Amino acid sequence: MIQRLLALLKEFSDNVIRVKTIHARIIVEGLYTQQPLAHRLVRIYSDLGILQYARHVFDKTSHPETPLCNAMISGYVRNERFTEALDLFKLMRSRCLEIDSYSCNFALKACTALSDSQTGMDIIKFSINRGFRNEFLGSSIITFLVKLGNVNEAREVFDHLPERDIVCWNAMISGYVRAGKFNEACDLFIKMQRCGVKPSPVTMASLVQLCEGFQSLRLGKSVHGSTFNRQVDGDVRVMTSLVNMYSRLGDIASAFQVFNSMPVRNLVSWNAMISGYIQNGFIREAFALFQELVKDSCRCFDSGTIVSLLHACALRVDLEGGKVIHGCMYRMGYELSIILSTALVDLYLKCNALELALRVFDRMQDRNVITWTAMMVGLAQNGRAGEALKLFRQMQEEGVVANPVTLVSLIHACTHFGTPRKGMSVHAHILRRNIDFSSVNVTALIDMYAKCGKIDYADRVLRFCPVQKDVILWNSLIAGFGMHGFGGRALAAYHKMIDEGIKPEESTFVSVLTACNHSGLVKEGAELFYSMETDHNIRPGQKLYACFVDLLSRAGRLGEAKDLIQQMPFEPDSSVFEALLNGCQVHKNVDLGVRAAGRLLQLDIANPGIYVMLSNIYARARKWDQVEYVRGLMRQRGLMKTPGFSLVEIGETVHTFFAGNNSHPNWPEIEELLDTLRLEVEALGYAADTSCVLRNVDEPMKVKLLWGHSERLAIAFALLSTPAGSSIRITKNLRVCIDCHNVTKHISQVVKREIVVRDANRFHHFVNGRCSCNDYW
DNA sequence: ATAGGGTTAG
Repeated sequence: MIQRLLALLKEFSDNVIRVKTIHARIIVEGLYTQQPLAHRLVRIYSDLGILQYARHVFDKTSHPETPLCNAMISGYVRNERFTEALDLFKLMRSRCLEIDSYSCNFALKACTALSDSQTGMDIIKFSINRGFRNEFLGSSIITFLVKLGNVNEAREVFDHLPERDIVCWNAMISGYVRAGKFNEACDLFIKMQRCGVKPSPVTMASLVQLCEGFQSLRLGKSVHGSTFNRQVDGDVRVMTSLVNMYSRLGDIASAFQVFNSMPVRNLVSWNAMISGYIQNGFIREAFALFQELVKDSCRCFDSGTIVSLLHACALRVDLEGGKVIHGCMYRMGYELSIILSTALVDLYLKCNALELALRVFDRMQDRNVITWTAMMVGLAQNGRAGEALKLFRQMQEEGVVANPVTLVSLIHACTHFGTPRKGMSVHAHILRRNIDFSSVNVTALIDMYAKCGKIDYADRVLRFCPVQKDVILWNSLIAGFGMHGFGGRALAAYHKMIDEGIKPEESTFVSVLTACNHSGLVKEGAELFYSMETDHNIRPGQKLYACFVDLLSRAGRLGEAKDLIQQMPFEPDSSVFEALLNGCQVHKNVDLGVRAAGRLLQLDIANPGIYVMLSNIYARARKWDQVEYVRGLMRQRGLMKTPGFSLVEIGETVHTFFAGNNSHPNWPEIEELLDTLRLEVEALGYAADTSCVLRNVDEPMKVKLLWGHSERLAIAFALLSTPAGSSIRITKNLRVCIDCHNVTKHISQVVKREIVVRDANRFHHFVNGRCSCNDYW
């Protein structure tokens, strides 16, 4: 009877309905106590992906023995249900069932997938104690250690293995490749051949990855060539790694060519091609390929497919698509996978669905550094940097160790505070923990200090960090100087960089030119612009032309700017015309301004900024009916001007002020203080410059409007709420007007305080009635 | 009664 049922199961193992019928007979006959039958069923159901049935059979068996438990564990692992696999393994131990090397092997695989180092190390110790030393476990241990980042320990294990077959060699070689130790990988490959072990297809796959590691398309192509005349030709694994190599090195056409010529494809190859498309920006092609994949119902998709699709939705900021995939994940039980839930959290964050992201994050049972980092970045980008830092503390309490990406993200989050205090504590953390300063870390620090108003700290970080200085690092310092109105120091830094033999990039010139711009260094900027092509062989692109047009037109050289645009070797984009339009606004050139605005509106009709600048130009020329006409157009097209506001942080709360808004609870005091200040600065010789009030009202009204600007309200409130002598920091979303700049300068003298105003463009730094940037406008 | 190497997250 049992033999007959077993034979039937074997024969119909891929037919769900027949299997269920046989299953029903087993129940009726009460044969679950016969473990070979239960074992077969568990195996079949998990191969079919119906894990709840497999588990049902398992639970109905009164005293499951080791083979049955092993089948169940391997079923879980093969279906990527790693947590459940480990739970079962723990159950075996607590019931004192015999644990063999097979159980250990699968449990270890689960630990590798979950990055569960503690359980994994326990299992390794356990299996050494029991004397399990076969090459199966050996290669799994190597893979596990590599995944945790302990390549050297893995090598130790490798060297002490009593038997080493080709799989062990492969595990070790690919381990070196994954750890970025490419030379070691090469050495080991040579040693393997010396030992008389012939490379297998998987060895070739690792070699292909090695070429990717060396970033060498040429090398990759020659390895590709060498796969034709071996027995590895057409191997799925080799060809899949070729697809990966080509798409990561940017040669998507070759990647597709390989994919297309594959005699056999599996899910991994489909996933590789889909994610290759996504990484190269071909999102539509990726989704088309996915549709082709699921069209054929026997080829279902797996977690790898879902990761790529989540990534694609994140790139497209496609919240609805993401929710559909989330539903799929839920049904397939994939929510338990760290990788998938992390990708999901990331997706929700990129779509600004903070609450959804937090809900997934809170529900996760296992979270690793990447999960925590993704969550912190998301919070910071949504303006909740304080919570991001709290999360950092919580992460450390849970014993998760920060990595370089975490630190960079954290430093980046601190730039959102506008004050360097929190950023300094992260800096201190790096110093305390003796973490290596990578140039990426240092760049983030420089950027943070510059954006938090401490340009001198940024300078000092660069000077005293023993780190290889690259272009990006210099760029951030140059940009920092520019932001603070120190055009001269930006230029000096640029020349120092050239002296140190670093090749500038286009972005370097953007930073230097912007710095010249903020300080009115027209001659120096022009020299640099023209030296780009002659001295450094860099052709200026859109961005640079925009910078240079900005520099010329802000200096009033509108004719030159116009000529430059006409001589451009390619069609100018909107940023170039925007720069010109802005110059026309400052220098009251109505004709050119109207023409620039016309070109801009052809390119982007829904940009409110263009309408605002155009109406400002008309207002400066006192053409009030035209002003009304432009404003009417805006209303008609449903466009809104971005309202200007200023922020000031007092203690833990941020106070927001809008122009002319008197709804703040402390309004009476603010108004009174502003009146006193006005008298005092006027005594120092300040006279209102009403040219920036672009409204058709009389002079006293213009002055009244100026004194209602949001930055003045914020400054007055800050003066009232902070101790005498302390410095004041204001952040404004738009640009500060010339009169506010001047009045703040005088205020800094009257109240004897340092005042730092950060606007959309740069920092205004006032102390003792002086400004650090020679008042260039 | 049975296994290991190639892909996918910040």
